[in-house]
This record gives sequence, C-alpha cells and structure tokens, in this order.
Amino acid sequence: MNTEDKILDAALKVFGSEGFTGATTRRIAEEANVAEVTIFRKFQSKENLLKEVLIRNRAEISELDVLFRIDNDTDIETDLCDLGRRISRDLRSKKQDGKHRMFMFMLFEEGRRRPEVAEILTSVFQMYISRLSEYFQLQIQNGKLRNINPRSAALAFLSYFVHTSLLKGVVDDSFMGDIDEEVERFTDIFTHGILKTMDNKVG
Amino acid sequence: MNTEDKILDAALKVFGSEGFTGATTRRIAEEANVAEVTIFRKFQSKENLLKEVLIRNRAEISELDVLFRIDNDTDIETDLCDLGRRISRDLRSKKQDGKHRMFMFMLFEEGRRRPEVAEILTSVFQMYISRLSEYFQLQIQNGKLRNINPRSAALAFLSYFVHTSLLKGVVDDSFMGDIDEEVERFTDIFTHGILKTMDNKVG
DNA sequence: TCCTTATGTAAGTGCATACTTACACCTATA
DNA sequence: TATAGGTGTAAGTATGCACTTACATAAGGA
Repeated sequence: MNTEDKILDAALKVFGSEGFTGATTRRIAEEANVAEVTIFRKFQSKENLLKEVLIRNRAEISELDVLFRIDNDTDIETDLCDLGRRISRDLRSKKQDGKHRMFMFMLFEEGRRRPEVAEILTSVFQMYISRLSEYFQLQIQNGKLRNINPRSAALAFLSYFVHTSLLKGVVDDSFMGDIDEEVERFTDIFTHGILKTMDNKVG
Repeated sequence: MNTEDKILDAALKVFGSEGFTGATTRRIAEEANVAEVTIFRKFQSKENLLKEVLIRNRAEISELDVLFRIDNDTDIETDLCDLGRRISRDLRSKKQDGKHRMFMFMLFEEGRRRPEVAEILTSVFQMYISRLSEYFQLQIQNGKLRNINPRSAALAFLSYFVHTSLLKGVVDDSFMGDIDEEVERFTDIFTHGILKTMDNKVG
C-alpha cells in the first residue's frame, strides 16, 4: 500500500473517531505509520487532507449502489430481507476497519459544520432513497404493494438501518441480538405491519 | 435567568453545534453574555462544565417520559400517530433553542468518545424503548397486534424519528415535507405494512 | 557513480486556547 | 456608610497543535 493511501485510510479512521477538530496530524501519522511531516508534504494541510478523504470515500461509496440492486423477481419480503442484511453487514463489517461506517459517522458529525460534507451526505442519501423508491413504485404498479408513498417507505426502511448503525457506535452491543434475526423481524414488521389483519382476526 | 443557567444553556448550544473539542470557552461566554472568566469561577474547567451540562439535561430529558405516555383506549394507529407527532415536535422544535435536539446531537457525537455520555444515551434510549415495548406487549395481549417482537417494533418505531431528526440537522429541509403528513405516512406503513393484504387482494 | 525522489529525524515558529491573577465596579444588606 | 459577594476588564501563562525548515538516508535510474 502506498504512502498516500496509508495516510488517507488513517485519516478517515481518526477523523471518524475523533472528529475533524479532535483529530491531530500526529495521531494520523502514527496510525498510518509515517512521519508527521510526510502528511504535509503530500497533502499541504489538515484541511486539504479532509478534502481528499471526502473525495476518495465519496467515490467509493457511490460505487456501492450495487448494494441496492434488487432482484425484483422473487418475493418482496425476501428481497428486502436480503437488502437489509447487505446494508447491515456493510455498515457494521470490520473489514477495512469498517470504512463505510467511519465515513458515515464523519458525514453525520462533520456535516453539521461543513456544507461540503452535508452535500455529500445529502447526495448519497438521496441516491439510496431514489433506488429504493423506484423499487417500491414498481411493485405498487405490479400490484404487489399497497398504494403507499414510495419515498416515505424508502425513508422508513433506510432509517432503521442507519439509526441502528449509528447507535451501535455508541451504546453497548448487547442492546441488539443477532443481526440476521433482527433484520428479519424488522422486515416482517415493515412488510406486514404490526396490526392484526382482517384474515388474522377472523382465522 | 441566573448566571449559572445562562452559561449552562449556552454551553449546551455550543457543545451541541461545535462538539466539545470544537467549542471554545470564549464562544460559550459570548453566547451566554458573560465574561469568559465567569465560566471558570462557576465551573472551574471546561471539562467540568460539560459534566454539569450532562447532569442537568439528563434530568430534564428523563422527565420527558411523559411524552411517551400513551392512551391505550383509543385506536392504535391514532395513538402512534399522536406519539410520533409529539416526538417529532419535541426533537425539532425551536423552543429553548431546540435544547432536546442539541442534547441528542451531543449524546450521539460525544458518546462515541466518552463513556459517561454513552451511558446517558444508552439509558435514555432504553427507557424509551421499554415504554414503547410495554405498550406493544399489552396490545398483543389485547389481541390487537400480531405476535411481533415488541422490542423490535419499538426499535423500528423510534429509529424513524431519531434518524430523521439527526438527518434534519445535516441535509437541507426540503427532503421532507410537512411533518404531520410524514408522520401519518410512516405510521400507516408501520401499522399496516407495505404489502397488499389478502383482503385487499381479494376485495 | 551521481542525481533524483521519497521518506525520516529534529528542531523550531506562531497561534489559539484553557485557565490564572489582579484589580475595579456595582449592588445589596448590615 | 461600610462590607461582602458577584461580575467585568485586562493582562498574562503554559500548552498543544498545525505547519515549516534543514538536514540525513536510502533506493532506483541515468
């Protein structure tokens, strides 16, 4: 791995966990196993390093819309359950030091202070919502879904996964059990609702 | 309003928007309309000021469980819709400079770095989840709800409101329309699910 | 062998910030 | 009127951090 990449990865990690203000270039250098001065030679300033981190990870996360590709042949509940699992895994995986999760933390935290960051969160978010909305819209036309607002459904669906991931960064792990089971329970509620339906009440 | 309270309010506001590290005592003093040195006379250190802010707002937010009191006489969908509206309003209201929202931001942001803060977020969150779970459990026993996991339902319900509030702090307001309408749409999905039910398909 | 390029080591600069100290002022109350 | 408590002004200290400069070293290519 080349020096630039080592630094960028370390920066994401430190920015993500300490916040931009809380992160020190010394800390990033340590994490990257390079001399502090190397950071400035490559990236000029901490500010600029952030910019590069944003550019790189934005690109990376945009490719991630593959995650949202849904087979709309099979059963809807199964589709959503699979999708949910993929999102959960991606946001919680420890691979690459949980880069996507770290990036999400950064977007939420720094987004409140920096319009450039907010813009990234907005666009990534809109992209995911659009993908999901289209799917729901299609399934409404196919007569498989009720006439709900597809955007609202997409927002409700995504909210669960984003929120639980954010939460996992703070509260201890014990508050949720097995990921797959939780996803199944959520999908069940999301697709069927919590109310007893007529046929349930009758049967 | 006495000096201590002015400082505590200002501190919450500045910590909430800039983060603990990003917040400066000068900024807090300005916001509170006091001299910077007054802060140190009253609270000794920035660290200790944070501690006091946490204590005070934790107490305040715990009283807020009134918000979660649910009339379980009327229709469930109406109950949840009302509850959702109350939560939404509370988390988005500009009253008192949106103290609850600011506090929530703080909990999520600083909670990743400070165990004392994480502990507060955990306990507040658990309290809300418990309240909601109990309600769902009761309604399952009443035969009004399907046999879902009440904790999962509570988590799904809360996730929507917390996530959208966090999001509102970052992305521009246009991504969501009228609060009340959005809450209604969400509650509809949450109670009835997105799938067409048997009777819908038949009838 | 020399030159270039990438990196490290070491020392230092300037600035922002948490926190301190000393003193003045004002207001209420004895 | 005198005293005490709460607050402001002003100046200063110490520290940590972003960033710089100067110099050494090691590797690869001409």
